Amino acid sequence: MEPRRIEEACIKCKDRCCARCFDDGEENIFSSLTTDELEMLVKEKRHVVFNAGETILKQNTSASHVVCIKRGLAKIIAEGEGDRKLILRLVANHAILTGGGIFIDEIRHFTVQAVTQVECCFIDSEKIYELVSNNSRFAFELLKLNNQQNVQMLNNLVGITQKYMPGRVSDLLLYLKNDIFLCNPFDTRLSRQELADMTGMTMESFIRILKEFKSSGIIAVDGPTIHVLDEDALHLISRKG
Amino acid sequence: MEPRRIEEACIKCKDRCCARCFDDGEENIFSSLTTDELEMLVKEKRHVVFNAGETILKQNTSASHVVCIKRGLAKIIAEGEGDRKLILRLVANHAILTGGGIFIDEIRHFTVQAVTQVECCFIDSEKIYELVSNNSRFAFELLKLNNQQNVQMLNNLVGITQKYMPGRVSDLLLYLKNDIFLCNPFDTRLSRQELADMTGMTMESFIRILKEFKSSGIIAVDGPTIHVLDEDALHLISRKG
DNA sequence: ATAATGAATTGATATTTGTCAATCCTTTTT
DNA sequence: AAAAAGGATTGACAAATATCAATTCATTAT
Repeated sequence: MEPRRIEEACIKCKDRCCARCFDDGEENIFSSLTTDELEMLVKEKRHVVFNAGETILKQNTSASHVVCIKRGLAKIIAEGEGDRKLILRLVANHAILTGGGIFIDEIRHFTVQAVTQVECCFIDSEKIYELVSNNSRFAFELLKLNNQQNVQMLNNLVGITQKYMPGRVSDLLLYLKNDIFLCNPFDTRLSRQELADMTGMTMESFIRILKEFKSSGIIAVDGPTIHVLDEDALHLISRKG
Repeated sequence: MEPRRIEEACIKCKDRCCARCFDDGEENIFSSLTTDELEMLVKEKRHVVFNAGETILKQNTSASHVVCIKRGLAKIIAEGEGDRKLILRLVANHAILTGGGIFIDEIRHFTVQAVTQVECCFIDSEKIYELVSNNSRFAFELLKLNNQQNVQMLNNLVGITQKYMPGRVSDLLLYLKNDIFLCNPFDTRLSRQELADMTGMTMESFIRILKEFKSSGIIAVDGPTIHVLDEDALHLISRKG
């Protein structure tokens, strides 16, 4: 396999180098690219900054780009009929927003919105197709990524379908702590409504469950900051339903 | 591109020829394979027949094979805690059961069970990896397949989360009519319990909705056979809620 | 500092959905 | 034909969840 450190290829942005974004120790699907391929991506991509609240990708628009999150937090929203919405998951550093129609109908099937300021790169889908054609390792990585999302969504589906509200809130808290923020008192930066939208319940119901957890000593809450005090209890509640 | 009719490669089964299964006019991901590659698959695969009710793949077992449905109807089940289960979708002729952990943890994330007698082929995952490595068109097709499943599951998730029971039953009926059986009075071959499990509701609730639809003249029901009389009404109910 | 805005919380109530038990069919077995 | 078995249906009721309105709280604007 070819070497793939390409600091020198980075012409567009000096400080926060794209090559480093694609290649900063974190394993991601771009690890499978050759120097030339990475260079091609770096040259072609567009680097964009979104402020909190801005829409990065909009459901039902045409999906001509793959977006790579470099810094910040964003939420993936499935918009339903009326103003109903479901937040599917959060994405942070190094997330790659593919899936959702890229390879089939070229239509976005979800909206992506910045929670904090988000720095990201837009890559033309054509480039991705090209890489899939030329680099089987990349294709493999992409398949892996797709599969992961698939499995996550499946678990989500099962959870939301089969669990009562306390179980769903437990799952959400565990997800936030262990998959997204990776630290214990964590600042969600999300409103109660948004948190509720991740569990498929109303804000009021969500708040009530949170209150119960609080008075049971399972968590401590201070505004958008949540401190998990008894993770085992959450696991237990998650399992029970 | 190479020609890909390979009747002569078919040594294992004379009558229902595997090559024909992979290459009988229906477009599927194997259309992208070369003659040699198809031959390789045909040689290596195992051909198995399951009777109605038998488990084809079991959730949480190791996922070392991709299964290709040749004939019959099967259901994909996500098993939750306790004896809760959700039927994700049905699969019929020419369906390819990939996804669900093949490329990531090598674990099945769902169970597949035969509804009618099912004739299918087991293909070693290694062979699939090999094809992905060597044939970018195949990789592309596989990505497409994965994406489709992803989008379908997303729609499912949104529907089950955001719609009331009548909307979900409408969606199910439309799915059965237009995506699975492709004819109008259709015989589901599924019990009420199984139909309910596709909508994430209890059997009793499902029956009640079905009864309402029947008395509204939207459908006619005779045991497992359902006749959609007013598809527009179903679409309307699906949208409303 | 005060008013105004919007989110968070709480309470009362309505709606949706599930549970449990009884009964009705239909099919199979005897 | 009678009995038994199991799925389908119905009804009464309970539990889960949503809705609506009121109130509190924190933050921004005046």
